[in-house]
Amino acid sequence: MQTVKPRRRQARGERRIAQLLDAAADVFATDGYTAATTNAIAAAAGVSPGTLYQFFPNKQSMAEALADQYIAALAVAHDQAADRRIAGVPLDDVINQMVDPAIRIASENHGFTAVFHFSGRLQSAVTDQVDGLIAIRVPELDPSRRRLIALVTVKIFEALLPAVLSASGRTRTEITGELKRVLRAYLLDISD
Amino acid sequence: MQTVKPRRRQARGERRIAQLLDAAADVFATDGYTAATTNAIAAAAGVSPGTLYQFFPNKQSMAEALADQYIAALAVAHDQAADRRIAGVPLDDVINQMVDPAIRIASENHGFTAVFHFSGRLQSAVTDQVDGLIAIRVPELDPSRRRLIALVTVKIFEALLPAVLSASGRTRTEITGELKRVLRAYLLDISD
Amino acid sequence: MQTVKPRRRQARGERRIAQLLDAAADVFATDGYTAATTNAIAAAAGVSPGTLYQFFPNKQSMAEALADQYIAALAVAHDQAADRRIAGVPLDDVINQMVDPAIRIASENHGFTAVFHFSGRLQSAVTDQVDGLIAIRVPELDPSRRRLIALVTVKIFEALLPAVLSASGRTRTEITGELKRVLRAYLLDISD
Amino acid sequence: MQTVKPRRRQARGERRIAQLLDAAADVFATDGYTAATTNAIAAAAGVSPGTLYQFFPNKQSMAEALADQYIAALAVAHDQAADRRIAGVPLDDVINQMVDPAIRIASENHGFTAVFHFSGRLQSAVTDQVDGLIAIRVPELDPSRRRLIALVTVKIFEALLPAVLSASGRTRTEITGELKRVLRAYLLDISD
DNA sequence: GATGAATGAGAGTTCATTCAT
DNA sequence: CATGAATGAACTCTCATTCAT
Repeated sequence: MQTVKPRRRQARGERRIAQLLDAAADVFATDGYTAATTNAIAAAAGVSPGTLYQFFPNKQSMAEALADQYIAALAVAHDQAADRRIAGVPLDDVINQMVDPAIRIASENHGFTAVFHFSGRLQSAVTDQVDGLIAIRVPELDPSRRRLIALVTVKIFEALLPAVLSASGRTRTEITGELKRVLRAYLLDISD
Repeated sequence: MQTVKPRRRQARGERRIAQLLDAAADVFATDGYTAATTNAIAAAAGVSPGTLYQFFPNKQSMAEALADQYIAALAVAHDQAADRRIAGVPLDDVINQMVDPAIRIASENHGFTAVFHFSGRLQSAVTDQVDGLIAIRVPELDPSRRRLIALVTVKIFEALLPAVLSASGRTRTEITGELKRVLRAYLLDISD
Repeated sequence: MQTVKPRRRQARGERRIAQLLDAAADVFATDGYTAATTNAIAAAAGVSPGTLYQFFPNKQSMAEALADQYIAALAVAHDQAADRRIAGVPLDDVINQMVDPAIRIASENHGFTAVFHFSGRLQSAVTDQVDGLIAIRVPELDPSRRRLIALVTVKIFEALLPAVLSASGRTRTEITGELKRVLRAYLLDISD
Repeated sequence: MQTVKPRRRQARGERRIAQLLDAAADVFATDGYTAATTNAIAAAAGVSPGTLYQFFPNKQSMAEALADQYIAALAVAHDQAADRRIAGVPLDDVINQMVDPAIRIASENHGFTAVFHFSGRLQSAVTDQVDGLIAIRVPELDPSRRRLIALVTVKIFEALLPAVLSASGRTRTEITGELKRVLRAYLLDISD
């Protein structure tokens, strides 16, 4: 009985948090992280600035919360493709299974690009995934070299993502294709 | 000869402009373009804010002036390697002749990375150079596809440049090597 | 009754607005509209610049808010004299009933003169009142000519008001008398 | 022989002064006295700010120099009409001979209106002229009352001048007519 | 929890005026 | 005389954050 109230409170709080993060993602996407203002985010969420600070201690923390959301979404996608992550799968398939969900998640979450630039956590998470995949495919690779390759791979993805997202239709397909071509060429080169 | 007198006046101004641009490059490098403030630039140059505005109408114009400097420096480097830009040269040499001077110029000019992100002019200039080189090596390529490839190449360079510059010694060599590997693999892939 | 709570929040804000407008009127009166600075107004109101901008987007909007106050005060005075605004009243009485309240309001509101110069709204409101009065007294007058006469009347008032306000005692009475003399002579001239 | 050089210098200096005052009048007319900047005036005159300050110690002094020009021009016009300034002349003629040249001079000198507001000297000079005329026509008038009437007359002129100048063709004639009507009615009233 | 008022340092920019050349 | 570089205080306006209610 007494647990009902707390639950409601938590529920309301979580709704608020979701609402604020959605607003933050929109504003980050529109103005960029730096130019985004907490007042604008609060306004976009339809609450007062004070309310925002009841849930987030500062702007940075909102970006990090979004980063966590994106990390979780990527993990889900990654796990769904887990069964094909074994050694024998063609590289093209692996790339598709990494790039396509990532692009989809970035498309569906307006703030993704903006947050990616500022969240070391998100970058690390993605890099870890890539690193793991390379480890499976090229087990003999030196771990530190592998890390470097993973980093480079992620940087390339980060660099081309905005172009992909701002395009649509045929153009988007083209640019996505180019991104995959780069990655395949690079990663094939390593395996040799 | 008669121009000496008028020039003396400009000389001070031109020294100031150089001084201000140096300061701007430093501040851009340290704080990033967005966070850089005109007051900080003026202070770094040892002049008052008003002096800055006698030569530059705003921050953006300073970035563009730096971009022009970098474009000029790149053009010089490019021209010096002109004799080897002919068709038969190995791809590795071409990449070396593009990447090494670019990294050198970026090393010598602190503001390069920061300006690169915000100056369409600088990005276009580099893209044009790359586009031209591809045209020589793979003349049968469709021009619009060639432009896309050039753009991707430049984005990759842009994405990895900060990592190169923030490293030194062996690590820098390693990362530079990785950058070249990516480009070689990608560009070889096209020629097929 | 239920509106009490929400109002309490606005109450502070509305007090601040009144306080800021009072301060603005003082500063406008002292320095003139153009020379008045928002920082000076904020300081005069005992608040920080940021607070001012929470309620007014700029200096102009403060002048307009004051203009609205003055328009309202003039309307009240005008309405109180409404019963004597009928056709048969002597011109002298009409002039007294226009000029005296206007001077009183201008005396009681330090910013009046300064705002009058810059607020088309305030000028229009006063001109409309005068226009209406002339319409009652000289109905056969062409409306566009009537408007012109009203405009001239208001400009004369505006031109002599500062002299009236900066005087006091006997001198003020004298200058006020001169203002009324001008208007009476001019408006009598028209009726002919 | 030695006087040639100084003369040349003076001549050049006076040309500069005229050039600067013309520029100042233009800028005052366009932007108003307060908003006018000395840099803008110097630029409009085609000289450097330093040169401006070689001839005028500050902005105010330029307004005063212009005021002197206008006073001189008004004096010439006044003197030309001197023969009709005697007692018997109809009031309408006197008003015409005051108003018409003043409007002509204001038309021909863009800065007139702007300077009029800020130059006590110019206002006094005009007031003196009017005062003198009234003295001739109504010699029995108490001097201090006469001064007041002259002041009021000049304020009315000042108040309606911008409307006259910003109009043209028929409209200008109309407004000018209204100005004269006001003055005639007022001044006739006094003579009674 | 929620509100919105309040802060105040600091951003970009301007300008009358001075001074070295 | 002329130049134009230099000044620096002052201006308008912003925003992350705090706090009374």
